Amino acid sequence: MPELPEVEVVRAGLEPVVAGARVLGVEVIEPRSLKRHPRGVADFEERLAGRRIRAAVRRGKFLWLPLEDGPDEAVLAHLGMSGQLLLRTEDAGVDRQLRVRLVLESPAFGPITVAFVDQRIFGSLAIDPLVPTLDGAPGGRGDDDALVPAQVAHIARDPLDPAFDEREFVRRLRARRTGIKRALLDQTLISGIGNIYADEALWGARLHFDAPTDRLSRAAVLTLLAELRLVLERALADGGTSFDAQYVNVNGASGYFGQRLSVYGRAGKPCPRCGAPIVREPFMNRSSHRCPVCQRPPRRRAATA
DNA sequence: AGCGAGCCCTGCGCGC
DNA sequence: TGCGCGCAGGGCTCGC
Repeated sequence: MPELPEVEVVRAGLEPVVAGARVLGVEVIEPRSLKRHPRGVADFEERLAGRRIRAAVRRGKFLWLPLEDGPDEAVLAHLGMSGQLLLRTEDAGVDRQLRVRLVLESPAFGPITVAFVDQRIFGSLAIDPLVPTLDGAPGGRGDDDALVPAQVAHIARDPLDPAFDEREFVRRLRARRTGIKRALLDQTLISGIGNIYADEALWGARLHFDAPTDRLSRAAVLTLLAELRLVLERALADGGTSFDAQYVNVNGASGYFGQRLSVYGRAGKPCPRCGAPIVREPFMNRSSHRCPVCQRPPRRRAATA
């Protein structure tokens, strides 16, 4: 479900509450929600109890809470398709799909619970060791330390990260021999982008999802990058995209960017630019949405002789 | 290197 | 009203 803007909304909501908070208790209701923590439920609970949380950090769609009072490690969270992190005061009703609960004592907010709620259980929590970043820059947004969880080390920086290396991105993208949308969804090349924002940015840049990466000009890649940043920033300013109660911020509130989408989920409706009906097409076991006029299919590559 | 398929899951809305 | 089907914001692994 959540892509960069939605995860950032969650990070920003957690930050003031969890920074400096002490973990008083941990309850794992659904062990499958720890699939990123291979050492098991008991290890997760013991490792966390009594620790102090320093910050809330995000890179791409990954979120983590660095821990003090012990080894360099962090609570790692990936929300998958349907995960939520919700702040709950006291036990005001148990959330329906509550999987894991962290009970905290927050310096700013007093006793508070972070509830990991996840319908499909594609998301996961873990305690993961922190390792140095390769470029020496901060691991992600929300912390100055040049550390990332080991499971995030292979994830590229996202386009809103000040340390995102534009030249290197352009070079690596153009060295690929694949379709542009496939490349945008590859979190080891650029992170934070999922099905919604890939479709939106490609529409903004007038590119077809199958446009070959090795035939894009540098200028075209920079235009696409600008569109990506624009759509991610706008969505973030709107509190993210919600189609239903599945994506919400830490207080359970929906975002409003869904009302501003140009192509995603708008099959049959007019392209905001030219009025042609948006089409939905199967793509990688999912769907792609595009304007058939503004985003023409690429010319087929000439057969190599 | 890149790609398709399959896997991990639950629940909603739709058509019959 | 009930049932089956298709669909959903992701990521990882495997075999070709």
